[in-house]
Amino acid sequence: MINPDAPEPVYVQLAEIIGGKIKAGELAGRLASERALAVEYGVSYGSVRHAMELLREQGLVRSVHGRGTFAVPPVA
Amino acid sequence: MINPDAPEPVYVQLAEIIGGKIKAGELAGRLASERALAVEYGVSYGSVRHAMELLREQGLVRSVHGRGTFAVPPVA
DNA sequence: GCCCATTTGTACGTATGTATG
DNA sequence: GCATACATACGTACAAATGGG
Repeated sequence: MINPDAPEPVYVQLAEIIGGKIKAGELAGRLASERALAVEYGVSYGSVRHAMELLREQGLVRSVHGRGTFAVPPVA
Repeated sequence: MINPDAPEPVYVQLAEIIGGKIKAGELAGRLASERALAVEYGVSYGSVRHAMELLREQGLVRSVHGRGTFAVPPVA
């Protein structure tokens, strides 16, 4: 899924994939841990962190220290 | 200047120091390179990158690929 | 109250890519 | 072509918060 050679940075691609799933309702509740996502998508922990930062800015996820990262349910 | 043991993260401290200098007019034009700043303040390249990201969000600096990072002059 | 596992947060260093001059 | 500088990506280590036993 992730293409390191694409013009779009890895962290942007990852944010789009995960963000798309959340918007499509395919992903809800708690996400896999950041390190687990790194393994799952074959990218580094730092890239996952960067992607999550984008998703937080977009209001699609909320991270809680010590608990995890959660998909924000749609308003309605 | 930077205290790694302070409750405030290193990258926040650095952003405050540099941002404060810009606001005070002590810093203008092109900043030292990110790697030079890392050496100057005794922090890692990543921490400088993170601090710069905060300053860009605050509109205090503007980075140009291949040229450098510049203090944004006050509006008036 | 205390340990322990899990998870996010911070910090570090390095390598490679890309744009500018 | 080369040097400089920002951008991306990787991996690692430790700190801090949470929750369960």
